[in-house]
Amino acid sequence: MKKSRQNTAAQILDSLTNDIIQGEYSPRQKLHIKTLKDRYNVGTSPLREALSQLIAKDLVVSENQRGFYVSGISINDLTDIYQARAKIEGLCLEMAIQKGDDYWESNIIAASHRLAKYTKSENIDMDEWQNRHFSFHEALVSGCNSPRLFQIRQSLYEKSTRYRNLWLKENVTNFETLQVNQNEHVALMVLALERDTKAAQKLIEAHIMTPVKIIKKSFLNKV
Amino acid sequence: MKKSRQNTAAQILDSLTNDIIQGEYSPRQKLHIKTLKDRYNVGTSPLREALSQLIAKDLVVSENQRGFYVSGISINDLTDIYQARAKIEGLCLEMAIQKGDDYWESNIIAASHRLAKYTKSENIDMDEWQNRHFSFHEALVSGCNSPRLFQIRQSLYEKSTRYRNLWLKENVTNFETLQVNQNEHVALMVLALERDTKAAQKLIEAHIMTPVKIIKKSFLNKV
DNA sequence: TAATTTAATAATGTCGACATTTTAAAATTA
DNA sequence: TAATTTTAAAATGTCGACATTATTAAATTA
Repeated sequence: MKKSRQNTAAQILDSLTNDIIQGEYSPRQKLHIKTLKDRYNVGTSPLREALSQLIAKDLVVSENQRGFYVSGISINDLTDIYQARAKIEGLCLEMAIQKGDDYWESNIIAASHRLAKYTKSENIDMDEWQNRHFSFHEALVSGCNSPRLFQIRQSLYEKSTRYRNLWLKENVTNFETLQVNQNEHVALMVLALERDTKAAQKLIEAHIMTPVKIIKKSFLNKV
Repeated sequence: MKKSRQNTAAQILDSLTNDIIQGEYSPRQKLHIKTLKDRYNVGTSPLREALSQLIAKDLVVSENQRGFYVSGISINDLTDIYQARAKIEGLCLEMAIQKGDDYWESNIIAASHRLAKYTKSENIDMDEWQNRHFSFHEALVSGCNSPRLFQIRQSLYEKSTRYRNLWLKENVTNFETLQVNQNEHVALMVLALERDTKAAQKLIEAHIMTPVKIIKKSFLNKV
């Protein structure tokens, strides 16, 4: 068996991160050391090191002598995360528009085409759609050229993805939503290519906040 | 001896974070497990858990089987961090101006007064000055009401503080710089109280970028 | 019975030991 | 001597064990 170049802690970190974001664990769920050791086939040390990193990433919380828990969720936190993400995405887009060259433009056009084609297709696999959707937005902000902002963007994206998987799965799947969404994508592309920074920023912020409106409406209906 | 409410890993994390930010360790310096165990009087597990969190915070890097190192520094990274920080601070300030009430206003005035008085005083202790400086900027953005943006702000502030301690210590101490700085502080207060969001944002971004200009100039002179 | 105390069970956090790998030094070869 | 190989030393990452603390269940008391 070829030895992995990653150590056990790094591997387990990947698995745990994914499982939390995918919603395998419930918010506030207790993460028993013993159970996790069995599930991932690892010892105490690497497991606790991975959990330590998840604490720094705010996906896990811990209390002394009371162990580890998956981070809780709330409407306020959802709103805050999406709001922050919208603003950061706006910043990245602003910088990208300023610095974008011909390749940046063509990548946007290409990604937009792939997304548009798939959105119009018959049987939509949501995972594939998410891939193309993700790629399109990445194309928009690529060339923003700020590693730190990109890292922040990524970190907020992870957290919002967790909320999506926990709360929005059924809500964003319906055809109508997808269509409104798609109109915005085309508009975003046009504004980016026209280098209309202000308008593009405004739209991307609204675009990102869309799921928040949906989920809040859905919560109100339940009460 | 009363037992601390924090576990060993959390304590050691505080110490290590501080020591790295304060510049006790050099960039790219090897962090030997054995040495750290002796220095902080702890065992392997909590130490490695603390280091794991520092990895997630980008203050430490690690390579499998080659241990831990303090993160490196570069002009590009310095610029990126300060740039990102400037933008984030601008966002926080924008939100604070939108939501700020009478207490927010009065806190700014109070913090501004304390900073102005101390800046004009005879023997300036830089630590005390940093405290008052920090408080003033915090007063400006307090009430921004976004925990996530604040957290990002804090994280970037930490990293920029490390650069300041490593590179800028002597540069920002001189009287002239402090004076220019102080004019901007007054201007920031006025713009905030006038609720001139755009102008305040523009100024805070320039204000935060000041040290970058200084350090870049100083580097050019050396070559 | 309800509330409190005590006992038993389970889980956490820390330590030292050990196998594996890297690094440094010594020995060999060309 | 310079380059390569071999040997020795040091350091890392992982494991299981153990003391301490929290949690649950049983027993006691009012």
